[in-house]
Amino acid sequence: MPELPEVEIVARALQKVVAGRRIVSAELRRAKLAPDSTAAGFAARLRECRINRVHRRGKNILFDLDNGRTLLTHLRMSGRFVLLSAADEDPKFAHAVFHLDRVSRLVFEDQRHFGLMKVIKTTGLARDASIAKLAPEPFSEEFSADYLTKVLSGSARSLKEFLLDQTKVCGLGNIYASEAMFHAGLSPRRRAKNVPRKRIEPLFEAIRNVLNEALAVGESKRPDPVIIGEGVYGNGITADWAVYEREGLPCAKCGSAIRRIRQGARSTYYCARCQR
DNA sequence: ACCCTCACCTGCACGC
DNA sequence: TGCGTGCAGGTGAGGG
Repeated sequence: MPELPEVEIVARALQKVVAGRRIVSAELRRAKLAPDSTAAGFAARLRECRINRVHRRGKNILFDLDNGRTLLTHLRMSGRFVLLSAADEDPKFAHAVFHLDRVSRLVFEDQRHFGLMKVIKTTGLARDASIAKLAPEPFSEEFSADYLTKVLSGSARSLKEFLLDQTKVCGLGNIYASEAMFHAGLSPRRRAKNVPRKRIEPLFEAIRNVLNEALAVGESKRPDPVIIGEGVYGNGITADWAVYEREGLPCAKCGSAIRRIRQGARSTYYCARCQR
């Protein structure tokens, strides 16, 4: 379920709690979680190593290990990491288990089975298919109004679908795409290439603002995020959205009813009066 | 190169 | 109570 802010919060929590610790052994319990590995290969490449650092690229969470490899993970819709003590039972959908030093284990659970993992060489990380094609990070210098102008101009898709394309803009998902368009006053139905030049700067600002605000909310809710037995969460940033899941409710700016439409088989929420 | 639809799963809220 | 339907914060594969 997570978008960039949620993934960032999880990566920060994991960095705090598992960076520096050893993976004694790893179990791949659902083969399709890591389709490029066998269970034996997964275990072999992750046993007896130290986690140097946990970080994020797009919506991927990366565990850099001291054996020259990186564990690349994606939570997709329902993936979560949970840190458990020896006495805790595994959750129902425990698809990978990392036994750490100091008697605890990090469990990847995923009700919907969409999550993905793979183990790659750290030196090849930037060239890995799932990383290489991602758009620049939204808070990097490379991501700018000029960059947005360039990529918008090449796309005939709706602005909403464009914003969900991680190769154009990375980090937005279904919630923050709707929210950003609302704050920019842009209609989700407008073609990306038809966003007027003057309105690109406000869109750029809105993208950064919605992500920043969600990050701030996430951080404030989880100041000391990880307690053994209580878990490391993947979701739970619930803010007061301006439009998301507000179909039929009044727009905060003009009072007219928020609409829900389907775009690319997903819901988009918007104010038809404020967003043109 | 782009664009569209479908597929991958379980579970929950809803209406009959 | 059960059963069908639609929906859920993501993305890749495979078609045109």
